[in-house]
Amino acid sequence: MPERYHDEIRRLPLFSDLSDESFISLLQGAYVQNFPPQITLIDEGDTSDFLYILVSGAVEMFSTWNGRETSMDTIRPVTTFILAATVKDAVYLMSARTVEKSRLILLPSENVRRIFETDATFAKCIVTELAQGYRSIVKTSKELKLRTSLERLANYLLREQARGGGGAAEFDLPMEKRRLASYLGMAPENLSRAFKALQPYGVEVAGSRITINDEADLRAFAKPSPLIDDASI
Amino acid sequence: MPERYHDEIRRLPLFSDLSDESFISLLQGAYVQNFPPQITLIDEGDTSDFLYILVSGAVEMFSTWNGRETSMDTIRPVTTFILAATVKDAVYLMSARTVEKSRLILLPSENVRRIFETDATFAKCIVTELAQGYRSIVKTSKELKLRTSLERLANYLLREQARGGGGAAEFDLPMEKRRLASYLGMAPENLSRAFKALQPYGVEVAGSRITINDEADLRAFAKPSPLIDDASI
DNA sequence: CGCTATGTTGATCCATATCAATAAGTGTGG
DNA sequence: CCACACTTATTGATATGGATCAACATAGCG
Repeated sequence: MPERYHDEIRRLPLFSDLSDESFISLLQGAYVQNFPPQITLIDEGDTSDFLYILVSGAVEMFSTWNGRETSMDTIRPVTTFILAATVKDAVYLMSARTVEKSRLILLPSENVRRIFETDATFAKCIVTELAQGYRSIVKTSKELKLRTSLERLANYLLREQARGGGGAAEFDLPMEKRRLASYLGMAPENLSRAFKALQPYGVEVAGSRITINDEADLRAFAKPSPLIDDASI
Repeated sequence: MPERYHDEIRRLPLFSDLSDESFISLLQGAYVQNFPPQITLIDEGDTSDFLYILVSGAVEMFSTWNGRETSMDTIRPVTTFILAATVKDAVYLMSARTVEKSRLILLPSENVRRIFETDATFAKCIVTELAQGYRSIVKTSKELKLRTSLERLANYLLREQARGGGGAAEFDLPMEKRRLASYLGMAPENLSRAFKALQPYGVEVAGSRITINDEADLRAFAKPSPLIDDASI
């Protein structure tokens, strides 16, 4: 694996506290690979052979059952994914595909489990990462069960405005609307109508460009809660 | 804390590999407490002061937003809960209440974090526990998004038959129907109707007593998948 | 420039929630 | 141990959120 990636991986919270020795050992047999869009990286049910690190591009986590499919999450650089399956040496519960041209690092799961066994620091970092992931999906579950699809969209827009839009009134949706619909648990047609239904609250849509004219008004409708919408807790 | 509980706690996967020294240290300031039914143990949003271990009884994890409430999980002995909040020293994302007379052990979160920092074995056990919890809620999320309420009920019955019923055709629901409805993400009235809708597949209901007359038939409808329904992976 | 996938809009259908009334449990105190 | 009160469960009627189907518009992309 090219040296130029070392620093980037090193900077991830999961690896930052690792000893040099463990870090080198972890990278044995790792490799970097580029993928075009729409390539399936992981099929749910397969055994966990690699821990993935997304270096550039975007990856969608999704699941299927009985001919239906739902988008579970969209991964942005630089992030690891499917850590839980790796440390448990269990099958993947979600599938993954690239949504755009992406560069990924593949760490042999075997390495991760070996270093995890021998390096206490690494174990602690994994705990932090897993706890974060756990709490993140708890919030998603709460949102799914407690909010209507319109409320989910309104809160999503507020979160995305803060996260990707830097708080500005205008920002771009970071994914296709059909995938956003699936992520929010609704049909694509419904998302179109939901956007219209938010017009009275000052939401304007032009393609993927969103304008929130009156954030206070939208917040009054969305009623965001830190215990669902705050990514940092 | 009475010595008689030591063995029971020790037997939990989370603590079984702990050194005696760490274990003693962990129990400093811990105490055992009995609670009547319907007592709120945890309010979501509060800071994590204790790691809870349920010794007997049952505890419901639930969440609220905007005047609505949903049941997230029901904890059965002997299990710890809210581990993620404890290790992250973060606020609780879910509330907890007893559903029946329950006995709990309260371990100061401070202890858990201290031992976690110093005892590599404990860190590894926490990883396993968190990874398990993470995968468990991923399955729940998949089920919520991919299945209708009738399908969720059918699969729930099959899981419960295997788990609590030991595979027998007859078994008792382990909770009130209103709570089951909330857990499955439906209104109580809908659960009643859903039970009726499963009659053609051989499901009989008498109070909390469930009889599955033709498991193959019910399975053909429910289409259980290990990637959603198998608790052991 | 035209093909194909995505997005929008309208019409309709279906699943599920809500409202209302009754029935059945469950627990409590006399 | 029974009677009352209160909660939970069921059933029916209705409303509604959201899905589906179909037609069309639009936008990417080769």
